[in-house]
Order: sequence, then structure tokens, then C-alpha cells
Amino acid sequence: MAQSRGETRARILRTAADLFQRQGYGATGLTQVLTESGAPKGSLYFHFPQGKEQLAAEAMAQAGAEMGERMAAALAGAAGPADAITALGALLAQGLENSDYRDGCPVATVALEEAGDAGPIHDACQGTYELWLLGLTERLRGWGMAEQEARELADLAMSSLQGALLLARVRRDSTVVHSVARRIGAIAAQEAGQK
Amino acid sequence: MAQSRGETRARILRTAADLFQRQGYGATGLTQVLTESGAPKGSLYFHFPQGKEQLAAEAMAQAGAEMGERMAAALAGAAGPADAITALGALLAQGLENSDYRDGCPVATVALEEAGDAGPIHDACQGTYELWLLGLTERLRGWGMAEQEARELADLAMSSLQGALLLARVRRDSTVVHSVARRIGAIAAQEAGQK
DNA sequence: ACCTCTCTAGACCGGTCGGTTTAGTGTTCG
DNA sequence: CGAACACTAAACCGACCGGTCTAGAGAGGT
Repeated sequence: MAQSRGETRARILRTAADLFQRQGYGATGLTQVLTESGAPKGSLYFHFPQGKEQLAAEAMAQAGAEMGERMAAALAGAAGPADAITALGALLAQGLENSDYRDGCPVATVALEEAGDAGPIHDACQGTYELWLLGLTERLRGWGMAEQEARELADLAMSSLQGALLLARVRRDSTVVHSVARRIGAIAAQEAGQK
Repeated sequence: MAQSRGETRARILRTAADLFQRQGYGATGLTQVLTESGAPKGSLYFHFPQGKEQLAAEAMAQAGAEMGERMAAALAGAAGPADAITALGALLAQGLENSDYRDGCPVATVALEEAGDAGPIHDACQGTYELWLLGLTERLRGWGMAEQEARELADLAMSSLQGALLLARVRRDSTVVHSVARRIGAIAAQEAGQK
């Protein structure tokens, strides 16, 4: 056998995550995933018996977890709340710039498409956001912020960054991500200080 | 003739705007638009000779303009920067709640799908955001804010609201929209005051 | 050696996709 | 009255959709 155990599965998953992120669920065909990953159709349905839905749910969960780790690393190196949020902004903005404004949030496009109907894809997207928010909330708490305050601030930061990412992709200009991160970071520092 | 001049065209456009908003561009078939609007296929290609792309571009532009008017009305009734931004939040949150979390931003889903490639749809989405931002910026300037300050604050408010709308749709809970609007409103008031 | 189990390979399916074409219907205006 | 026009109506097209199925290649165990 040419590939080692599970290698094809991983390659399909990665390709699918990239395509879903950039084009959305409905606009991405399985044929495209297969062509770009170099896998035959039989392999796809061997590894993902529930078809496109399972593939998308797993792809979103994986992409979300990977981005979560990158976020955690950025947060770990931050000196305080303001630094933490500008670091998140820088991380996301860099992803945009490095991909010619194709890679924004790994789950946002699919999340919006699937927001209407329940199912594993929606669950995976929702879980991803809650994972990220949990990580940020805990980091803020580590700087002495109260539980509810940290949670609300994390919501505010995540919302702002997500929206800025959307605006930046549409404009093909990442300036807004940096400026929004800077402002929200300043608010976070202020709230942490006056506590 | 059963319908008056252009009535079928308007009905197709409205149905298309609703479906694109909720499901995205790729996931919405022309057949569905036709079925729900009650129009035959021939009429669609008579009124929109460039097909699906033209339909989507016009639908986004119309939906964006309508929302822009609703936003302008909300802004017109506001007493100051804080009031203005909470009013926008209330408007958007109400749309979510009234539609069982289906109607968020009328263009966001399509905008993300089409962010990668240039074309009339992307242009319509970008134009919509710039229209909204222009309206908010001018309203802020009316309260004595400097040009650049108003522009940056409008970017911040729009980003935050868009992101909150995304989060709220995924969670099926509009709380985050209200809380984000309140906080950003407070910042806006503070900036306007200390000027 | 051989069997078994995992995984690859791709032909094939019915259905739906966006799009085209042709015929016809009602209105308007000369 | 009848020709020109605006629009409706739906049959039809090739391409592609997601999904199924069967055949076989390769590695590991005994």
C-alpha cells in the first residue's frame, strides 16, 4: 500500500477544510475535494460513511481545533489583556494576508450557511466558537478578571474580531482587523485595571 | 396579463434575497427561487439575462439598501452616539428574533462565500457595507466627531455588530448582540465626550 | 504460502443544477 | 384590425451533483 494508515483520510479532511472555509458548504463539491486531494471517491465514502455532512462536520471541528491551538499559543505569549487581544488580531490578520484574503475564520462561512438548520455541521461550528471563547475567558480570568466580566469581554472581543475579519475579506484590506483589535484591547486593559 | 409591469421581477428578487440571505449563494438553487416565487423559468431569464449571478447581485444590492434605510431610520431617532449604536443592535437583534434566527445580516453569508473572487456579487456586498458605514459615519460626525475618529468608530461598531450577529445566529441567542451594542455604544459616547 | 482485513480505484446511478429555446398570451398603439 | 411588444410558460439540454457498488491491490498475521 502506498500510503500509511489514515493518511488519505487526513489529506481529504485537510483539503475539505480549506475548500469549505473559502467557498462554503453548498458551493464546494465532493468532486473538487477529491480532485484537489488526489483521492478516489471510494476512499471518501470508506472514511466518511455519512458522506458530505460528516466530512464537513469533521473538517470544521479539526480546523476549529487547530486555529484554537494557534490562538492559545498567541494568548500564552501575551503580557496582559490588551496584548492578548492585539495578538489574536495579528494572528487572524496574518492568515488573511498570507492567503490573499481567502482564509478568514475557518468556520464562519459554513456556520452562517448552516445556522438555520440543526445537525452535526452546526454543532461543530458552535463547539468551535465556544472552545475559542473558553480559552480567551480563562486567559482573562488569569489576569484577575471576574468570571462574568471575562466572559462578556471575550464575547465582545470575539464578535469584534469576527466582524472585522468579514469586513477585511470583503474589502481585501486587513487594516480594520488591526485597528479593531487595538481598540478592544485597550478596553480590556481598562476594565482589568479598574477592577 | 395577470401581473402588472415588473411585478414578477420584484417578486423573484425578493424571494431570491430571502433565500440567499438564509442559505447562501451556492446552496440556493434557481429552481427553489422559482418555486417559492411562483414564477416560471422563462421569466427569470427574461428579467435577469445574466442569470444567477445578476439575480444575486441585484438581490444583495436591494436587500442591503432596504436594511440601510431601516438603519438610517434607527439612527435618525437616536439622541447620541451610545443611543445610536444600541439602536442599531436592537434593530438587528429584532430581525434575528422575529425570524427564529434565520435573518441576520442580509449580505454576510453571500459576502463570505464570494469574498474570494471578484464579480458583481462581491461588488454589491462591498457596496452595501460601505453604504452602511457611510451612514453611520455621517451620523457620528453630526454629533461633533472628527472625520477620522468617526470613520474608525463606525468600523468598530459595524465589525462588532456583524460578529455579534454571527455568534448570535450560531448560538440561537441574541443576548450577545445587545450586550456588544451596549458596550460599543458606551465607548462611542466616551470618545465623543472627551473630544 | 495463504487468508484476511483495510483501503484504493473508478464505473455507474438517478436527480438536480444553471441555462437555452421555442411557442404562446395578453396589452398597447398605429 | 393587426402588428409590435412585453412577458409568461414549460420542454429541453449537457454537465455535474452526492451517493452506491463491485473489483482488486497491498500489508500483516499465522
